Amino acid sequence: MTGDDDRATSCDDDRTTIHVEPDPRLALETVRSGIEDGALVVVFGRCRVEYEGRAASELGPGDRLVVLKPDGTALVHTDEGQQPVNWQPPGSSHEASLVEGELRIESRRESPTERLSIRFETIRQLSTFDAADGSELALVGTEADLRERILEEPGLIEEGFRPLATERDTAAGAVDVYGEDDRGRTVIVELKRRRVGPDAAGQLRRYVDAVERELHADATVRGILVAPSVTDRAGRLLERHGLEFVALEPTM
Amino acid sequence: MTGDDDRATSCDDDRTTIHVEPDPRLALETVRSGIEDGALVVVFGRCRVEYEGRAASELGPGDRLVVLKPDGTALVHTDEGQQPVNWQPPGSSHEASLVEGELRIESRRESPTERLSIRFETIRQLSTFDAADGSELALVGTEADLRERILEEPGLIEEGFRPLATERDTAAGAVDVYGEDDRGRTVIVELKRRRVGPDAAGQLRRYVDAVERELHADATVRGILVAPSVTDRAGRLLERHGLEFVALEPTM
DNA sequence: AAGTCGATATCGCCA
DNA sequence: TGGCGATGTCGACTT
Repeated sequence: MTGDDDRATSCDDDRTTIHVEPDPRLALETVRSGIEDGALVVVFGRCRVEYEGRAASELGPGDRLVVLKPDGTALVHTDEGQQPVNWQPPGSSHEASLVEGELRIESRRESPTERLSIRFETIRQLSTFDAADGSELALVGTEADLRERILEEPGLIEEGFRPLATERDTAAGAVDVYGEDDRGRTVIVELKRRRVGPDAAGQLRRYVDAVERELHADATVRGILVAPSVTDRAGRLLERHGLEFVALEPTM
Repeated sequence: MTGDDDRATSCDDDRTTIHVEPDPRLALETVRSGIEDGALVVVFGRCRVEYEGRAASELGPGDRLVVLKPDGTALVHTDEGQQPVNWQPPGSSHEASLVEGELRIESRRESPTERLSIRFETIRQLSTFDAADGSELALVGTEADLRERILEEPGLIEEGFRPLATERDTAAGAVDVYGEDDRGRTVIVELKRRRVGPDAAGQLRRYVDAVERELHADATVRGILVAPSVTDRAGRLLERHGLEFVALEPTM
């Protein structure tokens, strides 16, 4: 059973189950057991998919990879694209059944009510895995890293800038970095880890407006957008509203 | 070879290859062939992952499902979450190699330069699939559907509303629906398929500002946000800037 | 290639 | 649970 041309159809041990072209009855049993046991269930085959919930969709027949996770996630992947063509978020409940002799996998959740239904014409392969992942992702180069960089070296914003608070609350939301310049004027800093468009300029504008209303009307509030770069349109928006830009990247 | 307790280790036909706990050399050969042939490659095993590009990340050992797509997509899925813990977008180039006797899969792309490296301590299963998907997703309930609904029945916005253009260009971007009310005043409509926050109010505000500057200064420009509902803060933002809200949902 | 914005966005944090 | 904003957002469309 080790040759390249073998026609293996089944394998089952403590941690892994595999079936090649299983009949629907065996597939049903295996998927049900996998869901029950908290396994990662992976099915590849020709299927149709329906979704109804926040929106509604229909997907005709095609070969797809379906993944059911023990946390209630369901993914339907085609041979293209990073995003699944259909999915169900974590917290959903998966259920398998036979409909007209075909395997159907349904995943539901409430609030909002959503239903995903996958029906297999053919099953080329079905696997279940007992998966254990003890490691956490360590990511650098985020907006939080940019903030730390500025707090450690406030002069990167400008000579004499003094940070007073992070996530300072305003009527418009929490300001990334709140401080004052060398002349005692209030400074609102909005951080972006990458090149920004008009939305970020609008966000900074809302914060500055809110703080200006909050302080006495004659106070000068400066708004500084800190990002690697800005688009033309965002730059004009900043200029129009008296906001400033400082080019800076997150450390990595 | 059909019993549940069989110990199959290999299967290979025209459209599918499967190996259970393959040795690294066989795994290398299979992954390389799969990439070369434009197959969907699926690996489950204990691995470590490194990423460097727009940001940088490290992920320690754990059981994960790795998917390589023929369009250059790479996905690393843990047993939790809808999103992959690491990934590479479509257009990347996958490459397999042996490093210190272990299978390593690397995926790279340029512009921006990004590199994803996956190294397997153990491989529990390795499959390649010849996948064909002829169907397109048909989705309803999007913002485009909401726009169609309004164009067919403009009175949903208000009595006497007349749409004149969609995606009308302004200095601030394209307005969803541009029209006028029963008194001939310009109306800017911004559509959202779901409950909106401050960002959408800011977006509408930018469009109205731009059109007011574009038209003669004394022209009255109304801004209407159309969505199922608004948050408190967004509602206050609309009110403060003289913008209006109409509750409406996309059809499904 | 870059800009802009939608998305069944998802995710994490915090009230 | 809802609000809010970040994301290695992705993806589609336009310039």
